[in-house]
Amino acid sequence: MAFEFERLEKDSLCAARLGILHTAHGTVKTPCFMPVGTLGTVKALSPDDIRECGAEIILGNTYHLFLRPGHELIGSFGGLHNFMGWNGPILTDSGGFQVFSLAQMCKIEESGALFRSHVDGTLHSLTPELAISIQEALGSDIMMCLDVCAAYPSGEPVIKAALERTTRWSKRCKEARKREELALFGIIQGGMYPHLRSQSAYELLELELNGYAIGGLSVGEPSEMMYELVEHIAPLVPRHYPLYLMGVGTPEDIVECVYRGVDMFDCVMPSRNARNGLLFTQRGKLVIKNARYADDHAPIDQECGCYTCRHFSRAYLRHLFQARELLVYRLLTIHNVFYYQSLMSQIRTAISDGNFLTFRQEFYNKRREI
RNA sequence: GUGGACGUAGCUCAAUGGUGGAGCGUCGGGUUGUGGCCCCGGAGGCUGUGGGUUCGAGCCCCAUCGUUCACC
Repeated sequence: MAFEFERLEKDSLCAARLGILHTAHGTVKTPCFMPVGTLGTVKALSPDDIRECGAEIILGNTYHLFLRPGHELIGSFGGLHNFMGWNGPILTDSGGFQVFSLAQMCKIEESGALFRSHVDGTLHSLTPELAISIQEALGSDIMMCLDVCAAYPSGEPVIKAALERTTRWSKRCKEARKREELALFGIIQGGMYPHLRSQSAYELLELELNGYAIGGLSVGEPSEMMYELVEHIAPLVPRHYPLYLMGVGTPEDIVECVYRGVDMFDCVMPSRNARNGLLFTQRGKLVIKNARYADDHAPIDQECGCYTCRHFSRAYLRHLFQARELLVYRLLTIHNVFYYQSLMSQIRTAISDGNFLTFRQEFYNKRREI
């Protein structure tokens, strides 16, 4: 089945909207949040856990899976879905950001990115063609074009060169693509310069890809700057394309960017913060390792319906965390991923009911009640 | 019983006779296209006890208590 983005409703007072992604492995209601499963696992969760948290699609990483265990191996298992036992949709990051952020040595040339593996130091060259070849071997439902992510802050010439190379690489990705049933998204670059973001969007739109992402944000810039850029970029992308904001973000970021027209998000925040003892609740953050919870009989969040909140006290979870018991990583991750999915569900309901602005206001009011 | 070694932060240990520190733990903060990692900060000490020498003692001397090893 070919990829399709079905548009449903749009809020009349802002850019927030509802949709459905149709992929080779099922459908995804948007706005959606994709838990990050870098190495073929959302850390600490089984596929059943992920599903029970409400997630419909997860993210995998080209860069990481290429280095370990290798895309040929995963391909021999029939792709990442079979390999990891997840039969829902998967989106894979292209590796551009990881090369930029993780690799010990990275040299970007026109042919591709030359880098040293952070695992064993071996030298690799990631070209646009290889990025597609890897993602097709993984059988990703939504593949991302290899992009060039410049550091923040960077000057205009550097950003312009990065976005123009991203355009050329995206063209090569499209030409290298063999499996048409797998969607291919382009990544809009351009740093913090609105006119360069416009240039990037126009160039990539000419390629008529299946969807578009905003890359190069949440790299250290202030939130307000990110919101302004999203507000600038979203209207540039015709609304029959799904719009994906990469690597974002906090619950506040998500509400603000849905408000500005974003359909898809991914972020390590719910899963990584869970492993570091930071939990999300409707009333704000809760640090389970704090001594104040040592004798607390209440669940993490009274209003949460996740498995963890239905069965365990803060005191027990804190004890497990202090003792570094393995179970705690699963229980806390379940809570945070459930929280994010619950947030997305509430957002969709609000848009469907035509009162997203009211929802947004209540979202902030609840946080002030603490 | 005799001889030796050692007593310093909650734990393991540093510190030429000259302002007592570190790691871990603990407490608090951070984490945005993932290394369960990591980073930042705080609290915590009459240096076993009592004397002595010295301008000055965690350090040198004596006694005492405790731990530990070796030998009767």
